[in-house]
Formats: sequence, C-alpha cells, structure tokens
Amino acid sequence: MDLRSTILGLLSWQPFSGYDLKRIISQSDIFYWSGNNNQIYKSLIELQKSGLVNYEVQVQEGLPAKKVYSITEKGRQELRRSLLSTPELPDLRKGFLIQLAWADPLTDAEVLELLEQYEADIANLLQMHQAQARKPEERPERSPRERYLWERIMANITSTYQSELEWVRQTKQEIAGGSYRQKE
Amino acid sequence: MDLRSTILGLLSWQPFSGYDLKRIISQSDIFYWSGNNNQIYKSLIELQKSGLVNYEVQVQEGLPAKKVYSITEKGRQELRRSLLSTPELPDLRKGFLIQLAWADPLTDAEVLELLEQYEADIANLLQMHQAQARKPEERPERSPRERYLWERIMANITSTYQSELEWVRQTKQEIAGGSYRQKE
DNA sequence: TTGGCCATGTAATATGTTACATGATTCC
DNA sequence: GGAATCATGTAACATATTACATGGCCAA
Repeated sequence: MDLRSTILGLLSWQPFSGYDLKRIISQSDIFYWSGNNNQIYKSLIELQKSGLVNYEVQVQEGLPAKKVYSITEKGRQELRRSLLSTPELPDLRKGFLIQLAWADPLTDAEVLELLEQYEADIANLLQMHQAQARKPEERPERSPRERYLWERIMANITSTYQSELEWVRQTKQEIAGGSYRQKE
Repeated sequence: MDLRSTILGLLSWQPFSGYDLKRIISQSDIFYWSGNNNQIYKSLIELQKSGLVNYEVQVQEGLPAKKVYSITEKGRQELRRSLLSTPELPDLRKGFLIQLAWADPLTDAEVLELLEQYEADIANLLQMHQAQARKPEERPERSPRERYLWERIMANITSTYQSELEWVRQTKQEIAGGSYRQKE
C-alpha cells in the first residue's frame, strides 16, 4: 500500500483535512508511515490533480482555515481497483533480529540487557495498541462486516506483538539459564 | 538497522564480495532489503572510505575479478557500538491490513478471495523460510550461543508467519460462515 | 541462441523523513 | 512567557528500488 491509496481509503470513510490525515496516520499502528509526514500534503495535491479527490476550504474563527478533502467517484473506482489487486505480502522489518544476529562479541549480560529492553519496548507497544483498540470511535463501522474486519485488524496487530513478547521471554530465560550450552 | 551496519555484521562473520552480500541479503528473511539492491556497492565504497572495511581484488580465470571485502578493527568497534545501541522496534508493514480496512464496498466473495490468496502467499513464505532454516551452512556458528541465537532468530520469523496464518484462517472461516452478522 | 550466473558499477526515479517557516490561540 | 494545538506548505536530505550498461562463460 502506498500513501496515496491509504489516503483514498481514509477519505472513502469520511472527509478529512490534511492535518486530520496526518494525525490519524501518525497515531495508527495499521497505517505505518512515520509521524510528521508532510508528504501527505504533496500526495493530496497529486490526488486532486488526478481528479481522485476534491476539497472545500472551511474558514474557522480563531483557527486557521482548512482544506477539507473528499473522495470523488473516480477516486472510489481507483480505490476499488487497488483493493482488489493481489494482496500485499507483509514487510517485516525487525532490526532487532539483525542486532542479535551479530551479537557474538557481546557478553551474556549485554545480550540479556538488550533482550530486557526489547521486552519492555514491545510490552509498551502492545499496551498502547490495546488502548487504541478500545476506542471504537476512531474507526469506521458502516456495516457489521466492516466492524468485524476492523476488530480482526486490531486482533492481528495484538497477536503479532504478543507472539513477539513470548518469543523474547523464552529467549531471555534460556540465555539467563545458560541452557543453550547443553544444546548439543 | 541500516544497510551499512548490516553489511558490517556480515563481514564480521567472514569476508564477502559485493555480489555475495547482495545474494545473501536478497535471499534472507532477516535482512529485509529488496533483491537487486545495488546500493550495496555504494555502501561498500562509503564503508571503505571511512576505514571500516578494506578489500582485496581476486582475479579468477573464466570469471570476472571480484573485490573481497573484510572488516577492519575500526569496523568491529563501530559494529559493536551499533549492537549495543538501544534495540530497534519492529517495523510491521502489513499492507494487506490496509486493504482489508477499506474493503467495505467489496462483496463477501471478493473479500474471501483476497483472504484465500493471502493465506496461500503466507503459507508459501513460511515454507520458503523453513527450507532456508534447514540450511545451517548459511549462517554463522562460531559459538554455542551464536548457534542458539540464530535458531531463535529463525524461530521468530517462523512464529510470526504461523500466527499470521492462524489469523487469516480464522478470519476466513468467520466470514465464510457469516458469523460476524450475529456478533451483536 | 537465449537465458542464467558471475561481477561491478552508474543513473534515474520514487519514497520517506526531518527540519524549517508562518501565525493565531489556548492552556499552564 | 513558553509550550501545545491547529493548519498548510517548502526544502533538504536519506534511503530504496528499478533500469541500464558491460562482458565472458556455460548449459538447454
């Protein structure tokens, strides 16, 4: 998924300003782009030039004016096409595994400290994700199926973090216990 | 982890040519850069200029000459520093979840087909990974702990794919059975 | 004779990230 | 007075991906 299709998806739910989109994307685990992603503004201009979205300026008192973007019929067609295209494979970038891969020169204590930090970080991510999952107002629910799909999406992320946690805990124990030494 | 540290890691195992590194990285699940990643050559030149690696030209008969790179003492220090830096958080980019997120306009049959394709693709990835995991000659084993760590790295990826498979199978069943309709 | 493997590299393009600029308002 | 929020955008930089160029060897 590229940013443009993701924006189209969000706008297929409801109209948003660039600022809204930026906030939603930066707070989300699903939409994996970094925070302060100002490319959003560029993408919106491109989408608008291609006629996939249009916007309306809303003047507010006391606050800066904003451009509220909506998806067009053409945009919906384009989105549909990208939804039906072959499913994307997950792209798992676990930098920590690369760190471990070359950890041979480190002492057991150093490796354990890394694992402990990693465990704490993942536990934290999981907590934040679950707090997010408890706010149903931040996701679409236009049909029972959509509601179900979003539950499954949240469950997917939860289970990914949980299996990561189990993995790191087991690894920690086995290193702390030195049990790898007997393993042949 | 960036490409440069990953290359340093590989060279801390044994000397390789750029072509070797490219092949290893493209075939690996751990080192997540894309295939035909020719930036490797640029990175090697940078690393060499910084004195972290050096190379030796090996002339071969019938085959083009190659530059075999080795890590320097300075390179090992730099690698050690990056290994001890705070663990990187996983970066999970599951484009398929974004596809599902906006699948409301699709029919149940269309969603099911996507899920089936995804299941087949993940099953395939898992198989390829396990075939890879069965080749112990393609990973370092300089100490019992290193051997253990690489087993755990492989196990991490396996379990990630397996939990993804379980997830998609459950989702498929619940959609096929229409059970989401009763869920409140 | 076509395609794949070996081997290194350049160039172009696409994408992602960070920093900067502006300016009013509100909360501490 | 300083920081955070709202709001849009540009510029610079970093990284990633794809295509292209070269050229000999080997196997189907």
